[in-house]
Amino acid sequence: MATSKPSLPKGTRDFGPEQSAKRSYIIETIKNNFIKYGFSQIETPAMEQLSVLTGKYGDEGDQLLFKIMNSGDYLKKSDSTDFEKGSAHLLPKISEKGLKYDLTVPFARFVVMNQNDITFPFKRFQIQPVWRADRPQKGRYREFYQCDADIVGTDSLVNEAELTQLIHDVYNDLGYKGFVLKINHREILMELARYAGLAGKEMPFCVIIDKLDKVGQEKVIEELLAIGANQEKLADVINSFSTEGENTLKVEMIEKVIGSNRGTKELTEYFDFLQSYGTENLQIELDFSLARGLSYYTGIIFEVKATDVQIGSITGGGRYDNLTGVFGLQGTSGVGISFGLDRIYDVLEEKGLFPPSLTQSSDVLITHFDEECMKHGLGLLKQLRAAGIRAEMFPESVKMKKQFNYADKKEIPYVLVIGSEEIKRGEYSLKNMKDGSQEMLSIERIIESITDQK
RNA sequence: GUGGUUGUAGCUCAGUUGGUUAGAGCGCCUGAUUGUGGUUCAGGAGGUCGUCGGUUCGAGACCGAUCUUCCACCCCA
Repeated sequence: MATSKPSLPKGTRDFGPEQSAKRSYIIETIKNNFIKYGFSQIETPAMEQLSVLTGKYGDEGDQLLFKIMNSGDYLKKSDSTDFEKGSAHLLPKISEKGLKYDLTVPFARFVVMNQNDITFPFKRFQIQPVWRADRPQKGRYREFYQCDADIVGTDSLVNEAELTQLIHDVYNDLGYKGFVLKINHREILMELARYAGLAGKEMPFCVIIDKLDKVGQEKVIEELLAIGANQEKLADVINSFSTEGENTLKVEMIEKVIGSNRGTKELTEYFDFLQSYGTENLQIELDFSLARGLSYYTGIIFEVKATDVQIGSITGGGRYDNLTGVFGLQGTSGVGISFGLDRIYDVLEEKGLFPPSLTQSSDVLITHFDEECMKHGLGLLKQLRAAGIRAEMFPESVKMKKQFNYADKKEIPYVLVIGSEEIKRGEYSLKNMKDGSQEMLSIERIIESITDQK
């Protein structure tokens, strides 16, 4: 077989020991909080039936799905006429599976398939990779991890309040403060669209509105007029976006424009729950222009944006009233959030917020001069590990310099040296790699010494 | 998916209008130091110039395709 330069598929990455340790740190932080709030972990396959995935994320989303070709002779279900009719006709004949695009839709499938075993309300969390055939950029990968927590089987807005608190706990634990948590209600967007004379065009309205902070007011107004918005009414809508002040006041303001509705009622109730938490330090910004893309959201929606790093949204979520409906289970409402592990990593890295020395290394390295000393070392390894000390031995009797160099590179704080003299005395040289000091100690004293320093 | 951008040693990068044998710093290896790393000194290894094709007497440089990187759309974690 001809040799070739190895390479990775576009938008995928390897993670070395240091990166993996940092990723684990974020995952553990999020996971601990999920557990603290009463969520239970589940996992679903990397691949789903294409029929489960397609049509759930809009036309754009379908385009971004990674399809898996059928196994074996993948052309056997198709003929040349399928090929001539184009890719849309050919696709279902050669591909029946796809890589999952997010964790919410597979979760909805899970709920429907396991509805008889699940006790509602069901609180689950899930930390797994997802795949999107997007053009990669900074903070945008084709394979990335989502950390989701959802509650299904309850309409209570207490859940929204809980998730809000959870978001703050996670970022507090990670030591990141440069974020803003924005919220809105899908129903308010719908009402605003109708008010502006865009009944039936609510979704295009959302897409345009969502770009407000990016392209500016004038461009948004221009685009909305182009799809048929009423100029005067639109001015009221745009003005409502720039309302300043307390979130509860903003709700009152918007009610003056579009009247009381499900959105304003729910937001009022939600803010009331937050108040009852007794914590006043939550930074939440009600932003009527926040739209969020995923088409299945119907109630309150969340988005966490990094303000001091150019990376966009690092956490998103919201309520979906009827997600399981498409799989035949009606009337099951859910609300959830999704933390973007890879983007959070990029933020913590850029802001220098990772704790020092996350990489796991041994506490002590055993070095030796020859085969006999090495064998002797195996017994010591066992004793060290039994005492809870992370210990490893250099596996070859090479020059001391090389063995010490290894300890230095791996930042192992202690080196234990075994020579014939040491074996005779039953004491070993223990060198502290940080200050360079060294003394002869029995294995018991060595264990004490290292344990004290840990 | 549309438009642009990037690729030279393990890493960060030089490389003149196309012209002999493609360089530097850091890292790596060896020795000074045959029982000791991180400092110092001396020496050494390492490159199909992303890949394939084309133009040319001659290509790292020019042209085309392709892969990859980053960016703007689109969309999103």
